Amino acid sequence: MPVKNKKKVAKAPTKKTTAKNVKSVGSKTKKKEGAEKKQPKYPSLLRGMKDILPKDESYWKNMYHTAESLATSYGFGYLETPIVEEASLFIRTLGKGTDVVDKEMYLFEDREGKKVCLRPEMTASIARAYVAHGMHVMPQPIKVWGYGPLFRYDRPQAGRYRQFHQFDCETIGVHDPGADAELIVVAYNFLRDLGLETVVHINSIGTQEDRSRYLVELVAYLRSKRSQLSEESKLRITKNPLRVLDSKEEQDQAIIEAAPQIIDWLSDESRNYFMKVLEYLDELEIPYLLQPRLVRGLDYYTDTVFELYPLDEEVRSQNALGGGGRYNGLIEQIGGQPTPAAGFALGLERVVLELKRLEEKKQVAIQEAIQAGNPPEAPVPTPKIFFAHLGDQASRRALSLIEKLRRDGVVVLHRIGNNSLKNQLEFANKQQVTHTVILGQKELQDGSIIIRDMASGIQEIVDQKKLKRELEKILQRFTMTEIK
RNA sequence: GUGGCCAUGGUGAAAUGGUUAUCACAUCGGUUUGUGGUACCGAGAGUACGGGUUCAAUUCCCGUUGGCCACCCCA
Repeated sequence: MPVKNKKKVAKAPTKKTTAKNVKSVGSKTKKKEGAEKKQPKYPSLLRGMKDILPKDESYWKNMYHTAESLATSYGFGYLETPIVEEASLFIRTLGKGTDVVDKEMYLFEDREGKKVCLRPEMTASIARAYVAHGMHVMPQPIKVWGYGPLFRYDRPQAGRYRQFHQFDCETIGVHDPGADAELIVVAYNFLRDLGLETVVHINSIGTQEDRSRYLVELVAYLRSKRSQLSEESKLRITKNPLRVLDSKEEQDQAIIEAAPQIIDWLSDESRNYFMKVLEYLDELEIPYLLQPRLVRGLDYYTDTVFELYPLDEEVRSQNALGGGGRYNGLIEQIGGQPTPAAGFALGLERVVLELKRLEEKKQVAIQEAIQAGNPPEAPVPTPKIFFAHLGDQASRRALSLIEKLRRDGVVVLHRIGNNSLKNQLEFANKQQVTHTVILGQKELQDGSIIIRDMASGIQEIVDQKKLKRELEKILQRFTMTEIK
């Protein structure tokens, strides 16, 4: 109420001024004294940030549950690291030249002047935890999973936010193709369980030594073709030659095709290792695509690298649902024993995007089917019970009945406040309730209660004591038909 | 970091350099007493922010903020 009044008061004077004076004095002065500075209607969201609303609840819950049960069933333990870390952790591990470090970190000083940052990824934190807690003395490998928000101060775009979430798995302490394959399987199964068909793009970038030998060769090759390359690619020859292979420029394609491939420069060991990873994937029937030009943007990768893409989508760099690889040097780099490790991370916002795209496609298909005259069977509605109550006494009694039902695992909705029956039924209807329980004065007196089937409008009067059993029957009947 | 497009009630749209900014959906209330979906009536709610041009700006220009998209890079 007071809010309304304030607004009216604020509006009134402006009206008067417009009516009386002919705005000749100059509206600027009028504006300044009249309206007391307009503020934005509400504080806006920080750029690249996003609220996750109840309408998307099921996506996020499903993802978490899928991640949890999958990780658990593969023997990964939950590890949660802090969101704020010492900045140097990431600067050292991700590499100074990388964009993530150079321009995308949420970097600030804490109250004591310590340089800290919001984690831009999980792997380094998990590696830090591995070293800090002396996990190398535990039976190897250590398999852990993480889940939560990451921060990158990047320009927002489709499927890209400044705060985003990842599901992450790491296997630390074993150098074996089986570990790489298992990680890929978990990532793949996560997406499959959520209903997404994907392909794994995979490559091996060998050891640091393999790569430096290859780079010499690649740069020499690119230099020889320099004049034919796009401007962007010319720059990258010195900045990040591997990235030239990723160029989307038309004119670069032929040159890229003919460029030396890293696969040919791998040491025997790395090559054999990679072959074994692929053999595992064949055995497990994971669809994969050899991508000789796949390189990843973080410095710490060695040997296996992979990314997961939706099967039916045109491949673009930003619609990778996730990726990962082996990082044999990372643990040592942050001060641990030399320890082999591998992991992956999946971008959950991108997964949601993809799921929504799929959902939309399904809706279109349904619409088309209806147009064509063969509408699909209406889905069985999920049972949902609403409890309507009238009058103070009945409301009090209703509350305790509802409480009891909830304790017994029977979920019922109701509307808080003193509402008319009409009002409550309307509300129930909007919530797509299948049955409504009604308790008023009359029922209160004779110990009965009404159960209304919302679809048919048929009402049944039952004994209050039998309410729970009746409701359970309803819930069961529905689940039965669903199974059928 | 670079570039393009954009900003009107909660949502989706419309309109105009000049009295009261239109519509739909949604929300809330009503069409008497204890029965929803339909219908009818009504209410609340808006030109993102700041500046400039102009007699007059929601409309034109600039800046800020934010959104969408691409590049870069990544999830």
